[in-house]
Amino acid sequence: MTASEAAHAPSVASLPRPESSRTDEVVLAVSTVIFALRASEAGAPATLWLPVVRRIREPFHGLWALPGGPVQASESLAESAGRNLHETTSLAPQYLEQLYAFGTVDRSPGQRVVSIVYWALVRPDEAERAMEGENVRWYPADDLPELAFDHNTIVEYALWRLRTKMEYSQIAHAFLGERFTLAQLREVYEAVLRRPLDPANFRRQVESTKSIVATDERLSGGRHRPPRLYKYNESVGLVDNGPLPGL
Amino acid sequence: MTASEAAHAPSVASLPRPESSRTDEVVLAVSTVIFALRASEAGAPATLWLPVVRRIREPFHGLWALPGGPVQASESLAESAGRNLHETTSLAPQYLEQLYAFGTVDRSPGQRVVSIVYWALVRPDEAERAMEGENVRWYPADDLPELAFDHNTIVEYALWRLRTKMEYSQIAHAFLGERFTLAQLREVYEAVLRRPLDPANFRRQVESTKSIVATDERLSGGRHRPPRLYKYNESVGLVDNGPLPGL
DNA sequence: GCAAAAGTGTTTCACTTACACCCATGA
DNA sequence: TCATGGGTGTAAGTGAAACACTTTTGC
Repeated sequence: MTASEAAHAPSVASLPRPESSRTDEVVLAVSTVIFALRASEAGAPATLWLPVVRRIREPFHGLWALPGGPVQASESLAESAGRNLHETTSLAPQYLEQLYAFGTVDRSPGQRVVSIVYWALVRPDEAERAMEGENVRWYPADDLPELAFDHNTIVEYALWRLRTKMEYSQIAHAFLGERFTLAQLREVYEAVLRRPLDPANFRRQVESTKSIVATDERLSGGRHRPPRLYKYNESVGLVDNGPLPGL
Repeated sequence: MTASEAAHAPSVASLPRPESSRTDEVVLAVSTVIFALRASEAGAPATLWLPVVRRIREPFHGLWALPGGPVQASESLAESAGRNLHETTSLAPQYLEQLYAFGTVDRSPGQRVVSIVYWALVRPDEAERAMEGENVRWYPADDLPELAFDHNTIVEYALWRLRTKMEYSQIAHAFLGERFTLAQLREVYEAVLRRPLDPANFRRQVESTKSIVATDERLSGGRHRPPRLYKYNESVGLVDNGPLPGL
């Protein structure tokens, strides 16, 4: 499957459906909102970007849409989301969580589609590897073009969830690599929450969660005092998703 | 449709599906976890109860299950949940919200079923009207029998969500009628959170949210000083579900 | 009057916020 | 040595928790 074929939802012809003429047919699809942090040029604060894929058939032919596609009987919903986003963007997300099931009757012209949407966070080195081409393009999360279906609404909701979750969980780590400085971690928070944070208080807050562990190493090469490198404390989870084991 | 026929998920024969022999077939269903508060006898604290319906076919024939059924092409997911729970329990919930989409491959023997689960809160007077019979029965939420499919897990997750949401939203009001005393509201919190709350501090906390409005009336007939009756302040929503308009 | 819940006042404590200040390094 | 971000210290402010105390009713 090519990237653009995966542009999800009502890919009417994507499967042979002898019964597709029936009026009570409900199609089930999985889509994913993928977030990555991109450093703006010239020392400006980093911002959130996300990849969209071009639709190559009706409805909304030519428009950009979230990557996605039909669920296969042999894969779970999360597996479907993971497979699909890898096929379309060649990304392997650091974090993947179910967002919401969208199922109003009119969200896809001519066909009834229920989309179970996931959201994912990828690290910058992963995002580098993402292929960008004719059929895949990255946009700033809060400056998107018109997307197919209700995908603009979906991205808004995903952004709200990301920002909300940022305040009470440790998902920010999913944007970073193995080792990072506190300034880098703070930049992630500032980029997502869109407000400056006091470095001194930020340090104490994240240290109090025990979610990071100091290493012996320091990051040299900067213009000033070399900051200590930290790593994520594996023993504390990124989020508390309650009694559900995986996602 | 009768109550038991609605006992959701793999009701294999519930729709004529000429293609049901295909191996890539994925069935979409909607189920609902319905919570109501029941006063225990003898002044003991109230507890959470929920209705389950008996399955009348395989798999899990005879076991109790969450009310649910297939999604119709003409109704949204929330409408499907509302219709279904009304058909099976004759309840009209005060609050209805999507919980999660469950879609592991092995959750239903022999068939691939994806269940989008909602959770609902009903008021005590509503719960009275609920029919209880051969095929519908109420159980304490934390003392359930073995349920069909992964429904025990689903209830656990719904309970977690209810308790979590109780701490930062105003959903407790959905358990009460039009007018209520602060003691009644506090009893709801204590029942759901399973811990006693200081009446004085509780009063100040809920008053500070502006979610209630004092009325002139008082509740007489009690053994002691008659407490003031309050009503819910419509201008503040029960929860903040972000940019999504309805649910 | 007495018991008990309704309702008010007050102290304490933990935690956030703001910001002053010292430290260590590259240029 | 100086500019700058790394890192520590500390005082003010905010809000939750604990609990003493007053009020109002039924019996």
